[in-house]
Amino acid sequence: MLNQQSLDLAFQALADPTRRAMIERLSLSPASVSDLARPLAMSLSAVMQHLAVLESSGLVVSEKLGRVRTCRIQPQALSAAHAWIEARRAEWERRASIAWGIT
Amino acid sequence: MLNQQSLDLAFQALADPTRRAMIERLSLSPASVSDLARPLAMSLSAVMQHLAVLESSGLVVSEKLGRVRTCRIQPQALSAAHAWIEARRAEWERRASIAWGIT
DNA sequence: CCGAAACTAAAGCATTTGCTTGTCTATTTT
DNA sequence: AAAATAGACAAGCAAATGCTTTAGTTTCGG
Repeated sequence: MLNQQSLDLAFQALADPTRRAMIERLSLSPASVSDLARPLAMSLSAVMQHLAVLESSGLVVSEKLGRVRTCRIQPQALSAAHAWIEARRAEWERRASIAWGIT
Repeated sequence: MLNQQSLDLAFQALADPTRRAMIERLSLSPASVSDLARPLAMSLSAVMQHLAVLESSGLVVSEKLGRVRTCRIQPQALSAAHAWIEARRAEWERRASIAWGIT
């Protein structure tokens, strides 16, 4: 259904460089919260709060085993954002080609 | 160069439903600030503040002629966001196909 | 010229965001 | 068992966000 709320959450999640770095890391392989935190210049707590944002947007899921929480990306959650951007570009191109007389 | 800052600004701009509505409107044709405001349930001032966000992200440009400011989208400004998402998906798929043994 | 239209600028305000620090609980490791 | 590791939970705080209202300025139509 591609509703507003899910786009809000996805774009909002992607708007922060720390969260994008976390997704970039997770696009290589799953990782623990500590793994995600290691290269970042902030507390583990802060990283867990970013993770919460990523999880509530559906971009990342995680699962705890023993004392380690393992996080992985949910690439299909990027589709809504991707589709929205593509739709705008497509509409713009359609309109542009009419303006150029290339019907 | 696709720097962090420009991605921040683009995704941040896209994270608000009002701003996405404005871009959707502008993907059909250029419009004045009042045109953009008409369907929105908020003051003209608020719409202009959203416009400022869109302009500072480069997604929209505008030009004033007489008393009317005409806004248009800059579809190439969506490319950075689009490319970032595609890159993550591509990386994930590369990794997934290795995991599946489909080298 | 006069009033409406289309912005523009600025101040104020409630909420959200992105951290911090401190405390606490499980789970491993030694 | 003791200590270290990995995370969870909460409170607090400064800054950013998304509005509002008020008070302009400039331009256009009659």
